[in-house]
Amino acid sequence: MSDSTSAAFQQHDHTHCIHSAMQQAQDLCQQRGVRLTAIRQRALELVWQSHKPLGAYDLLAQLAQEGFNSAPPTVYRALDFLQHQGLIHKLASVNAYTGCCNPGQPHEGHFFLCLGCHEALELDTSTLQNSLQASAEEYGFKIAQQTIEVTGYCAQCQTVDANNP
Amino acid sequence: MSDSTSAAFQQHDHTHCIHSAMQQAQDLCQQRGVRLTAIRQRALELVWQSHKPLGAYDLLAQLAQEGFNSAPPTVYRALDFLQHQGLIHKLASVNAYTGCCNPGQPHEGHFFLCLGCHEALELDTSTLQNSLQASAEEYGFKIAQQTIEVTGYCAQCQTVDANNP
DNA sequence: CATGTTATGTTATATTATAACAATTGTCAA
DNA sequence: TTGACAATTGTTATAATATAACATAACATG
Repeated sequence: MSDSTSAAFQQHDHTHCIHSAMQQAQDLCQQRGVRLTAIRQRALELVWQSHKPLGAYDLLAQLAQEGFNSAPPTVYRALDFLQHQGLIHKLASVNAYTGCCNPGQPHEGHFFLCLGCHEALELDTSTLQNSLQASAEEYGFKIAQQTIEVTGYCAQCQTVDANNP
Repeated sequence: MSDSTSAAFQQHDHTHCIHSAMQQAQDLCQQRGVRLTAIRQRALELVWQSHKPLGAYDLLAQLAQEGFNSAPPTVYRALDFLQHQGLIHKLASVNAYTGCCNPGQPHEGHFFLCLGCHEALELDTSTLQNSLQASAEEYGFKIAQQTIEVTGYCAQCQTVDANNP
């Protein structure tokens, strides 16, 4: 797993996350023969600004500030493209988007979402995957897509909350 | 687990699901000293019409047909109440609501959602719960709420799809 | 029955997302 | 290099989901 995955809830050099994500995105798009156009690239960078999931209209506002065309369809198209390429995940429970930490190998996003700092931690939990798969087989269910979003409080925010009750 | 839980993807007497759900709802509300008013009761019945999650505005339309006041706030208030009482779950990935199969004991909803018949199967998977809990502890994360919605195809729809490709 | 609380009614609006069609840009073979 | 097709972006409008804010009504209880 990439460094950025385990970093979300911790102090870390986030410029490294961004740089690494953009580099991977460029490589993957080139390999696949798809175009990481200016607006798609900038959208991805903005989603990667932090580990806090970004809403479509927040993204729109930021793109607008930078002079990009930013009507809703523009933004949703960029987000769709990035999702299809596995570069970002949509978090349905909060209607927001977050950078994928491991776009190289296709996978489903499993997340812890902190209610304090609003950061998203992408898990890489084969045990969770296995549990789900076992349940699916029990029911003869064929899994297509997974939405696994668990809210709560990260270690840091539990401490903060204890101090500011 | 109640009968209705395992029944979702199977032929079953659905009137039994509905009747059982309404009875439990009445009992629980009485125990808790909260009021299952006419509109809340009818909203719950309508959500329980089938195992297909129901959208807020679909519910609104049905309530309107029956002469209930049905401006959006009315419907969302009823849904909020039912959620707080654990009588229904919201499925964030499809913006719809489904009856809870086991409202007696508070729990998080874990669902398989069939892309063919659109039914929702509520799981009762302690193994999944345990996997999540283990991950959470690893990161020092304190779980508050879970959104676990896995789409795919139920056994029946896999067969149907094979016949109608 | 007066009073506070809970629930509902009502109007307006916020937030999230897509449809439909036009214009532009990129690609690649002839 | 140009013409034609495909992919991308622009533009306008609107759909779908959800909440804010305040008024009225129903209920519970001293």
